[in-house]
Amino acid sequence: MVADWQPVRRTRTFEDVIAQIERRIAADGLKAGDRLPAERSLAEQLGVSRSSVREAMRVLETLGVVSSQVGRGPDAGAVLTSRPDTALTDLLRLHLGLASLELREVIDTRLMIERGAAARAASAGSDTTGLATALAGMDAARSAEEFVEHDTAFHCALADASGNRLIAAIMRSLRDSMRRYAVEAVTRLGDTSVLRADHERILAAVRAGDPDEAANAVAEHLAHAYPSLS
Amino acid sequence: MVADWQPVRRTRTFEDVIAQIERRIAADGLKAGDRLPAERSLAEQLGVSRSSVREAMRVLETLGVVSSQVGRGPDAGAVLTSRPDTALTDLLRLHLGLASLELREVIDTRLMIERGAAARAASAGSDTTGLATALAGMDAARSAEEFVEHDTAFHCALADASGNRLIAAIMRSLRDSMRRYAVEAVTRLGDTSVLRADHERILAAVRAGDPDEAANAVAEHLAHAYPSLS
DNA sequence: GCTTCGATATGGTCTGACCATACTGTGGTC
DNA sequence: GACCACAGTATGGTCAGACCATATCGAAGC
Repeated sequence: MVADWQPVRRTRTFEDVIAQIERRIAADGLKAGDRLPAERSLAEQLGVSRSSVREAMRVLETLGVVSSQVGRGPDAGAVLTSRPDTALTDLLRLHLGLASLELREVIDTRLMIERGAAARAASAGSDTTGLATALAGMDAARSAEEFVEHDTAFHCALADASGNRLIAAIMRSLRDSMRRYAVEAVTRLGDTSVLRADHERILAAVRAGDPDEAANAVAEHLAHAYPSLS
Repeated sequence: MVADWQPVRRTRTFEDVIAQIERRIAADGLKAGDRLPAERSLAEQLGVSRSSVREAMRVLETLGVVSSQVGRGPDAGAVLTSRPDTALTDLLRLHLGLASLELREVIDTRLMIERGAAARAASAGSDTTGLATALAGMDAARSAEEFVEHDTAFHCALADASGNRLIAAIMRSLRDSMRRYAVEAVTRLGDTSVLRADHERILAAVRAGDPDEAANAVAEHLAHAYPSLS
């Protein structure tokens, strides 16, 4: 007989609380904006201490699912939200700091995501005013930081234009977590005219509804911006 | 005069604790496997309560950066880890449940990631034994669940073969969070011979070192597996 | 040398208290 | 009636202190 014993899965109280909240969200069809019971009330209903409820809340907050507001009123308490991008940003930032991810990997991932996003945006014929606005911002920028700010806006707008919210969230997170390196890259490059031409080309391809050209334009743009990684 | 007032940034104690731990990780060059001080000790050193330290730990644990072990000894306490994939999985699962993301978006994202991963794997000439093993597992599968299990292994092995850990983590999370739907899709499809041929084609392309063919094979495979989403 | 069992350090949980915050409702004032 | 000042109150945020379960360590005993 004998057989491979499975280790006893110790489930901690707060994990149980999370699971119940999660089940409740699914069962009641709760949506972003809806309120969860107050911590004290939830603790009493679940028969656990408030500490455990609070730890569960911290986890859900970290995952970008709830947001806690102090005070009283309709907006106070734990409110369901939908911020996958902030959660992703924290995740990437920490793992970059821990060196469990390298910048090369992040940029490479971004390339894959953004090629697809550009292609989708082009074939969907999305609105391009956000892209144009960001482009103008880059022209007016007077420092590398400012330039990167609008550059980020450009690429996020491109992701938004893909119509895929997960893509958009991932793009925001990737950009946020590599902001510091982007400023370095722009500073090292000095002349931003090449990047400007790239952006123009991407915008034109999206406007023209040409997915392949859009994807290629993005790929070449990233190769220009981070030449050391090719 | 006046200008745009910034809202007062209420920083909660546990957020401060996180920031300090994060800074300490970077400053001391801590790596996965290293231990953090015990909760009580950390609370005393930082001049905060243990509850605040614990909430910080919950956040870091959620982000896949630390792992807590009870007991005593060298492995007990909070140990730095590197599990971005479990964190990503939780994130996606919750947001899918909250309907802030749709399945279509997840699959579309997966397509973009996996095309790139396949291309990288092909041009890197990576080891393909994992892919072959998973393929054999699919052939031996006697249920849709079992099939999907090995199918997941195949696609995760492909992502691993790309050599990009972020890609691999994202692929694992995407697959895990859509496991349920994958089983449905296979069941609906009935005949898996088409999928088998697709997998063979992907494997062959990777072995041949043909990035474009690998990417195309992946794209067509996903179109076969989820025809309703094309 | 080996086993046994207490000491101990660790995270996990609970209780109860207090604070800061922000809305709610009441009462007074004009 | 409209407005304002203020006490009331529900909320999350924080703390202190206790107890439990677990896993190792170490000394005592064989």
